[in-house]
Amino acid sequence: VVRSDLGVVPVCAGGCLTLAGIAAQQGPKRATGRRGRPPSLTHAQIAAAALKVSSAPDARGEISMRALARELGVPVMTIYNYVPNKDALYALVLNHILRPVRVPDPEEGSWEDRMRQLQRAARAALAEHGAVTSFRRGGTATEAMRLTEGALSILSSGGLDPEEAALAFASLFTFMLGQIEVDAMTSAADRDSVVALEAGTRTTRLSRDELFEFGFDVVMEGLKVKLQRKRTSGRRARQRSN
Amino acid sequence: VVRSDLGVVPVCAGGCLTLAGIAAQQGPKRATGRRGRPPSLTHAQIAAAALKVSSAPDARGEISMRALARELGVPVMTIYNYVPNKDALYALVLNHILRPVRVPDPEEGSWEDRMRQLQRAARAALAEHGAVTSFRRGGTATEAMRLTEGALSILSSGGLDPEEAALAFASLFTFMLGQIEVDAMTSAADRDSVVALEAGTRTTRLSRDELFEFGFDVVMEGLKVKLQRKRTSGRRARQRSN
DNA sequence: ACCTGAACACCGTTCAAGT
DNA sequence: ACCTGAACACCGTTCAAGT
Repeated sequence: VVRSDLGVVPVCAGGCLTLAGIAAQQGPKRATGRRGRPPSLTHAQIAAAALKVSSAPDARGEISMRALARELGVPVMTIYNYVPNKDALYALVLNHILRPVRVPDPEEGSWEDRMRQLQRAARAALAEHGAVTSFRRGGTATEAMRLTEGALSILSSGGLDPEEAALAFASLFTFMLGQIEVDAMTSAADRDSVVALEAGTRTTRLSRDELFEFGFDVVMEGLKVKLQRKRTSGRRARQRSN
Repeated sequence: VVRSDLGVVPVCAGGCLTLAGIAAQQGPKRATGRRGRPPSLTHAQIAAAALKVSSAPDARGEISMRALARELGVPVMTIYNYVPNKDALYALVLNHILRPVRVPDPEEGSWEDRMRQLQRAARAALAEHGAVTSFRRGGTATEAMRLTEGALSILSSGGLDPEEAALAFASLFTFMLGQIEVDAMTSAADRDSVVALEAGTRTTRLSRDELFEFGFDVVMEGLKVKLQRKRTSGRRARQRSN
């Protein structure tokens, strides 16, 4: 496992936290308490029900506490025993979606390949649940942090210094965010194609997946060019100062 | 003015429309009617009030009909004389924001420069009003369509064929969408920096603006590489078939 | 400890009635 | 033609009371 001691503090989904200071903290947190009535719901149950609610035809990817309670067959206020408010509910859902996404190990290919695998897996996990809007509201989900750290360690293993890694991560992250938005927009409209071409007689369509693969290549190739340029200009500056 | 006869049908903010089939249709549409009580509100007034409401500390960039009515000093139902529902309100606001954004003329620089100007202006206009969430709900705003057409004509004037232009547009659009999301996330949190680096002793910060400029370069350079590669592989394929 | 009914302060939108 | 009050079916969350 690559150690990530970049010390980079990325803002990934709204919070500003040092990566070091993040504890696991998942599941009902009174697991050690052992006293009182045992919980009747699991986080997994809640997340599954929430995803079902959010994908209802007229929900627009949103989750209402009351609809969630209905789905769970439980009074509304019961949910507040598991989650302090709606933002935390969105974070719970986001964590549930992202938990199965694996960060590839170093022996699984070049750093470019591993980065592509990671991004592809993360996007697939999010896109599977269509129009979930959990990102702006989800706050700083711990699973998102885990993937961020994974991405940074991949970039680090590719020989990027902390500043380069931060630039690269930010660009990849921004593109990913846009892709997720595109996914949500097109899945909300029940279409698969992002762009349709009508050149002369034939019509070509670009699907969301094709856009993702192409776009990932674009960002990756662009990064190589920009970082290469940054390095040579840095070297030149150093030569001048000698 | 460059004519855009690409025939490309981009999906820009949720709708799937042929660009040709879009009429201007703005302002109160009964401008020719002349009978009955004259309207007491203008679209500009409504948009301005909506933006004020959306930037209230606890609004999270959202607009409520009732808060908007309060701001306008008018009963709630009056708004429905100007807008059929909330989605249309968001579209009205989005149009208001995007209307001042100019598509650069061909003599204003290389196509790369003009594309950067266009993207920069669009992002600035959107970022100015911080956390407006109008994109997923705004549907197909006509001003967004105008800018899309402008972007396509710039790409076309750069010598890109329709398929290339569609790929390029989709990549640029996706990145822009992500950037807007980043802007909204960071402005909601009242921070300016997207990434903070703590390498050894000194801390470097990457602002949203810096991320935008860097990211635009990345996508642009990556596009050049990818399109170049596509062309040579296409030529090779043609040579093989001869 | 975990559960939950009632209540409060909100929503968007329909519908019928006003001028 | 434009305006609007009342009503309907929703929200998230607090608070006090249950076991």
